[in-house]
Order: sequence, then structure tokens, then C-alpha cells
Amino acid sequence: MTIEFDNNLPIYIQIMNYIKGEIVTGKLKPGDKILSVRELASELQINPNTVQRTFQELEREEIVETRRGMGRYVTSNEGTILTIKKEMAKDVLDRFIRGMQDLGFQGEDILAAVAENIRNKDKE
Amino acid sequence: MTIEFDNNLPIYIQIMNYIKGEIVTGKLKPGDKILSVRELASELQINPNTVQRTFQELEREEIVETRRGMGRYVTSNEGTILTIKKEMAKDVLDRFIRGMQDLGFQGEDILAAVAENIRNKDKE
Amino acid sequence: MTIEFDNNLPIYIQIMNYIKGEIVTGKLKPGDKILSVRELASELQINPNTVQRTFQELEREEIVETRRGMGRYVTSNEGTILTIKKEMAKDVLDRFIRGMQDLGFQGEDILAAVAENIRNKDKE
Amino acid sequence: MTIEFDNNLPIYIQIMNYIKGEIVTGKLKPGDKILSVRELASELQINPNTVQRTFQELEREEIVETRRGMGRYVTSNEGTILTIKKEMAKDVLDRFIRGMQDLGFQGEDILAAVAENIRNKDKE
DNA sequence: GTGGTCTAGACCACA
DNA sequence: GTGGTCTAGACCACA
Repeated sequence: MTIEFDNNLPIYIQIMNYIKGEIVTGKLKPGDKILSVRELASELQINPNTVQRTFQELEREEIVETRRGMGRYVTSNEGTILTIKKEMAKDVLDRFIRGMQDLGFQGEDILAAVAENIRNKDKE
Repeated sequence: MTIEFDNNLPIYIQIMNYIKGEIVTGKLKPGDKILSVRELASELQINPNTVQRTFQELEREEIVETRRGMGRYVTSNEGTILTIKKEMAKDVLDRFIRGMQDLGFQGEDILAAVAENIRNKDKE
Repeated sequence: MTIEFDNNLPIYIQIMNYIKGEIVTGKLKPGDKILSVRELASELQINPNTVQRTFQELEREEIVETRRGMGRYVTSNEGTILTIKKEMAKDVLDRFIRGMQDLGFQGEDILAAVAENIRNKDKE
Repeated sequence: MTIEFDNNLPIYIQIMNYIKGEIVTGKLKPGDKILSVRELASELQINPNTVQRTFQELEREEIVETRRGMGRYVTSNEGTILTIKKEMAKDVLDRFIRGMQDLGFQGEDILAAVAENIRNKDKE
């Protein structure tokens, strides 16, 4: 497991996004055990405080739960996971549309740009 | 001129984006004079130093030029403007595609989501 | 560490040049930790904001890197350092040659002037 | 007459250097009449105040003199011109040597760099 | 502790 | 008037 950190975003947010991605795409399944703070910190070479904060936030969103003395687990509540996935997707999409509109692109232009981008990615 | 500031991004970045948007969409044209540091600061109700920083960054991107003692102007180089517009669009688009892929969406799903979003926006 | 400030150049530029000199001459080595903003500010008796600006510029030139919450470090990329050293030397040299030519000195005269200057310095 | 202005140096200094260069290299001779403030300002497309300041400084250095109602002239005192030429050359040279030393170059290295630079310029 | 941002306000060089 | 620099000091996010 490696994450390429981007200097503009707090590390704890980047780890959060990474873990949420794993859960939302099913690579981490409901009920799966998660690495401990220490394990994750040493694997990513970052400060345990930072990992701690990541988990706090994930718990606040109820996508991760702590079982006393047994560690942390992906929530078993699949509804929560689906909701978060939808929220994240809406967020990404809205930010995109707004960004393109700020640059002066209209509806059809935007769609065309996405279509072209995807076609190019497929060719690679 | 008003900007709704978003707490997550530094103010000077938000003003930058706003001005770049104005230039890139042609609302500010090549060679146009830009508000002075003091004018913009008082209009936006923020500190002149913050505006100063905005302009410095815009200048570094060569989308704005300073003429000593005479104020700042949108670059007359239309090529620079076009380049920046393309960079910004690519950035927005790539970030979007990556974001959707991280959530487990594939090419066609992404396109469909954009299409639906645009159709809904049109109805509003 | 002391720098004699020259009134003609902004302080933050002078500190930049000083630090770049330390790096380029190997007194500060790749990967070395740099004084923090607060430390350097108190040592040089100048405002932390001014030091902050120095570091920002050094970072933009990629000769210094920030590790969040951990301080700043000389880049580990020795290529970058070498490139900057060459750029700086070219700059100093070109400025010199141009200056002498503007005064009406030709190639051999310039060389002779340098040779004499160096010989005199050696005697001191 | 055109000067490529460099954004880092005040315009009035750049014009000063230009005129001093003309005098010191003999393109403007002792006793020659100099363009008026208005003429020079319109030719260079700059503010007359700026030209005015240039001339003030040149007069302070006694390399230019005003004759009441007749305009400004290059000093007829050739000694003054020679002195200024020497001062300027010393300045350029000292700045150069110091710059190279700050980059870690020693006497012979510096001489070699100059020699090479001149040889290359000759080839062009 | 460390850097990043921002305000408030001053002073200066330049045009 | 216009931009550039600097000080003083605050507050916050991050590690």
C-alpha cells in the first residue's frame, strides 16, 4: 500500500479518501478488520497522530467502527457505505461542473470534453 | 464584483481563480487595466496584503503584467491566456476523472453521470 | 550566522541568495534540515513574515522542500542544486560581460581586468 | 534609440546607465547637447517625471550640466568622465568577483570562466 | 513545534 | 496614485 501524497491536501484527508475509496469500491468489505494505527503509520511512514486523526474522521462518518480492544472494522451497515459513495460522487461531479462553467464551458461542451478524455484514456 | 469566499481555500487563491476566470472567459480582455491593489482590497473588504499576494501569483503565471507606477494589466499575449485556459480545463477534467475512478466508476458510467447532471441543470 | 544587509536589495532576496550560496557551495548539504521560520527570524532579527517569504521563493525554485509540520529541508535532488548553481554562475558572468561591454571594454581588456583584480586580491 | 527595460531595476537608473554608457564610450562627446526631457520622454514612451529624475542624478554626478535656457550638455570635463568610467568599471568588476566567490569559485576558476565566455561570444 | 494565512498599518520608490 | 517591502502580531491546521 502506497499513497502518493499531494502537498496541497492534508495528509489525513488523503488517507481518508484512500480508505474510503477502498471501502466504497468493495476492496475492503463490510466487517473487514482495518490496520491498526501503528501498523498503518509505519507502513506509510507518517506520524501516528496523523493516522489517529484519519480514523477519528472515518468514525465520525460512521464508515468505520471501533470494537473495544479488538481494533477497528469497516462498518457492516451497507446502507451507510452506499450513502457515502453517493455523496462522494455528487461532490466530485458538482465540483467538476462548476469548475468547467467557471471556465466558460456550456453543457454540451462539457459532455464532449469528458467523452473525449475517456476515449483517450481507453486507448492508452 | 463580489466573491463568495469558501473557507477551505486561501482567500488569495480564490481571488486568483476568480480573476483567471474573468480573463479566460473574455470578461477581462487582453490589455485591460485591472483594479489597483487598494481598490480591489476595499471592494472585497480584505487586506491589501492579501490582494497583493494574489496579483503576485497572477504575475508569476504571466497572465497579468505590472507597469511600474501605472498599475496592472491583463497580458496582451493571447497565447498565454489560451494556454492557461487549457491547463485549467485539463486540471479540472483530470481531477474529475480520477475522482470518479477512485469511487469505482468506469468510462461509460462517468459519461452517463455527467449527461444526467447536465440534463437536470438544464431543467432547473 | 550573520548577513550584512545591503539597502538596495529586498531583505528576503538577500537571505535567499545567502542560503542558495550555502547550498550551492556545499555548506548546507542535500537533505539537511534548515532553520525554522521562527529560529531564523530571531537569529537575523527580522520579522518571521519576511523569512517566510524567503522560504516560499526557495521552495518555488525547488532547492528547498517542506515536510508538513516537520520543517524544511535542502532538496535531496543534487541535479537541481547543480542546475541552480550553473544558472547563478551564468547570470553573474553574463551581467559582468554586458556591464563591461557597455563601458566600452572588449574581450581581451575584460580578461586582463579580471586577471589583475584576482592577482591583487591574492596579494592582500 | 531604444532600451529594453528590465523590470527589476528602476527605469530612471536604466536610462542613467544607458546615457552614462554613451558618454563613457565616446558616442556622446564632451560638450554635446543632450535631448530635452520632453524629447527623450516621448521617444522612450515614458513619464517625463522619470526622465527628469534621470537628469537630476546625472547632474549630481557632474557628468551632465544644465546651461540656463539652452538645455543640457555632456560635461566638458574629460577628467570627470574618465573618473566615472573607472568607478563604474570597478563596481562591475567587484560585484562580479564577489558574486563568483559566493558561488564557491576561486581565482583561477573565475578567470577560466571569463576566458571561456569571451571565446564563445567571439564565435557567435 | 512548524508552516500558512491573514489583518493592520507603515514607509518607500516610482511614475 | 501605484506597487513593493516590512514589521507586529494573531490564529489555525498539521504532525
